[in-house]
Amino acid sequence: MLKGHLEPLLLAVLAKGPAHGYAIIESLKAASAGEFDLPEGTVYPALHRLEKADLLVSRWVKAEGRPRRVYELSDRGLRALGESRERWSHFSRAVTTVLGSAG
Amino acid sequence: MLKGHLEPLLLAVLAKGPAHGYAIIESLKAASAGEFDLPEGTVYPALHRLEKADLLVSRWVKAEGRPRRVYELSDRGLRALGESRERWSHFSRAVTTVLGSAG
DNA sequence: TAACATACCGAGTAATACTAGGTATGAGCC
DNA sequence: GGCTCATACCTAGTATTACTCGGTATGTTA
Repeated sequence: MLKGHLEPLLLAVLAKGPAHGYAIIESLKAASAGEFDLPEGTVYPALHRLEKADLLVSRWVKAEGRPRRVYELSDRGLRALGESRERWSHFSRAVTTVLGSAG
Repeated sequence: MLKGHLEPLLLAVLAKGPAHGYAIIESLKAASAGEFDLPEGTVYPALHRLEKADLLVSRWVKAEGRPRRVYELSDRGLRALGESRERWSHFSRAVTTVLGSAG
């Protein structure tokens, strides 16, 4: 469960360049060493949400047979990614501190 | 939003010793340098869930006027905390890697 | 021709943090 | 005496959101 962290991850993948949904899934899986192998039913609705929020823009591309919907970061999306990185940094540091390990 | 991470944090606080709900809130706030200042409506139901799952046990204590419900880690709770630390370690490493920062 | 990887989508479900409200005691102040 | 505040507990309802499940379609390969 990635509750609350899925969308930043998608933005981060798209920061490396435009991609379509299926490729994003593969890319995220590779970038996380297999940790995040997300079902399509998770990713596609999330992309739609992000586009509705103007963090992504999409266009249909007809290449090699099947039509693909290619997503790209908007300016707002890039800014949102920066803020997400900030928030993640604070959040993860805090969780790590509280969880500790020496008990 | 702590979605999915609240319960490990509560277990971690209680790993330092038994405490009642209100004190747990204060303790978590202090341990996280103010990052996690949770409303009671978040913490009390979570404690109830954890007790129902046998990760905590509670007893009522009548001290200094108002009755308090003091929670303590069970053996299962201690084990669950260990597993949560493992999972957090993997998860946070993966998120950090994907988010990167060099874009 | 069957299976599989690729590629998209939506409806419904489940988990869960949070909002908003309620109850009650004791201390300090005017 | 009455007011506010911190302490201390609780529940019902809401909103978010990741996920499950099912559906559609194409090109390749066995």
